[in-house]
Amino acid sequence: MLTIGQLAAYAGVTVRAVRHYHQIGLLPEPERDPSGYRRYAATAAVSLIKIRTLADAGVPLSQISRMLEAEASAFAEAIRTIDNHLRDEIERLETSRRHIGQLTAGDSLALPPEVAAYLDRLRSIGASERMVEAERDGWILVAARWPDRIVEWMPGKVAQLDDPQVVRLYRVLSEIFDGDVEDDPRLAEAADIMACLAEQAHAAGEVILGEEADDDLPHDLIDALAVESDPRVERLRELMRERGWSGWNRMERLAEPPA
Amino acid sequence: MLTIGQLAAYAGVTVRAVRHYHQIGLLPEPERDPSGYRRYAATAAVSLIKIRTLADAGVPLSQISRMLEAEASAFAEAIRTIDNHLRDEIERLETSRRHIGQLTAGDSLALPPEVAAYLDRLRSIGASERMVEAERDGWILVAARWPDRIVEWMPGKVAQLDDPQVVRLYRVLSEIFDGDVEDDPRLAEAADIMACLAEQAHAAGEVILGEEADDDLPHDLIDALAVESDPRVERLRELMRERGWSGWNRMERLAEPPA
DNA sequence: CTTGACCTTGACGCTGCGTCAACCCTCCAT
DNA sequence: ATGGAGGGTTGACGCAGCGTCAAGGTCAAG
Repeated sequence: MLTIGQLAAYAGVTVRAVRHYHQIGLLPEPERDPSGYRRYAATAAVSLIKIRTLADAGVPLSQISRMLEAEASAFAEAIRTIDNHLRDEIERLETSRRHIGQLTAGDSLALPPEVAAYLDRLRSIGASERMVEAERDGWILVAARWPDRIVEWMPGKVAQLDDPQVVRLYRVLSEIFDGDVEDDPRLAEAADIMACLAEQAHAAGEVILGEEADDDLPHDLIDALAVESDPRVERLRELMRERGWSGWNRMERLAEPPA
Repeated sequence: MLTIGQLAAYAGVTVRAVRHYHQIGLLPEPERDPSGYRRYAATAAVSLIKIRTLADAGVPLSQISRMLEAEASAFAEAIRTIDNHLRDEIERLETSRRHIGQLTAGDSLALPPEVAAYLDRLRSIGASERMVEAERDGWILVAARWPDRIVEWMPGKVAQLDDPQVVRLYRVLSEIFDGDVEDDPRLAEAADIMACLAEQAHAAGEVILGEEADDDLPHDLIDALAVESDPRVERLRELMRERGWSGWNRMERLAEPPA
């Protein structure tokens, strides 16, 4: 006959845990000896260890009690579910490990090389330093949130720069934002190009839009970053609305052209 | 400028979590707009994602705030510590996975093959079915608690059965417990053999005793199991005490022989 | 003007115990 | 027999990290 302390030691748990399991009805209360002490048979150790094995696997105690009352087939099924959870959890921790590694790699200075290459490419087609910095800030945000998927996206972005229209757009925007003229006439040209690009994208990729709501977040994020208090940005949005498009990075056709 | 909901969505956390981080001072409160809404700059998303990355790695929030205030070197050091924790945690989950697998393999019927072989060996040297069952129950307990280490112990147990004295002991004990005589004279013979074995073990393995307190638990466990209300067991303990030994499975020499 | 989707603060709930407090039992050495 | 160490007993509060009402105020769209 075991005391609660011995039982706990054998099972490798604390006395408090055993009492807790009694309280919630997970482990049946044993007989008491004349002085009121709980007295356990050795089989209680097996039950207790079974409980701990499941609890260590991350199974909530409430579910453990249901499992112990279940039949063998249901129990085996539950075990399989738990095993899958464990597998997922291990995978989660492994990606988490990779992510914290990137965290130390220089706060936010060290962007993935793919992004750095993209920024270099931007510079080489004539984008201003200011423009490149703005892009970099945006990609830092994106890289922070989707460190794994960003690699998938860069090839597309780099490919876009083969389009002469896109190159022209970046140059015009660079000129606009490098000066300090608020109502630059080139804003209209930029808006024209953007509308044209939006038109093309709209015609080609209607299907692509239907992917996932998740995929829209990056664009919204860049949107929000861009609108950081510059009247020229506001003016550009206005010009786009005139041309029948709302949004900034991810355009949407407006219902009908404003009067 | 982002609302709290947008920020939360971008960072992949809940609104409640963001407010919680404000409450505990982990994330600085932003300016409010005229209506009292919190308004975030895009950089807040980076801070928030950094926090989540660490929190997902299992770092307590209180420690995260200290980390964010720390210098680069201390930060990098902390990251390394976290990485180690993650590695350990992954390993823990992997062993946990193995253990729950064993749980489903037939409750407690499927002992490790090494133990099954040992029990067969016991049977073949003439131990009674009842004796073998008692041993099996004991090893079920041990296997539940130390599923990995039990494999290390079995070879020693099997080797013991090569000792003719041990074989004799098992046979005598089998005879004693197979009948229902309470004061079997063969109890004395059993006690003699056990005392002799204890003497040998004491002489040979004094050093081994100094291993770890942890290693004593299995023996204590078997002890506790054995003393499950049989007067013959009590009698045997008494006879052993007379011969200067206490305990059952793991013997200790008493200070001086009782009068 | 309403409706629905946001935002605000405040407060309680949840898990799985750790950690007092205040007291009782048992055993061992003196 | 006596005292102290080292068990045991119940009861209660504390902790992290939010989830989840409650009871409102705000904003954009129809």
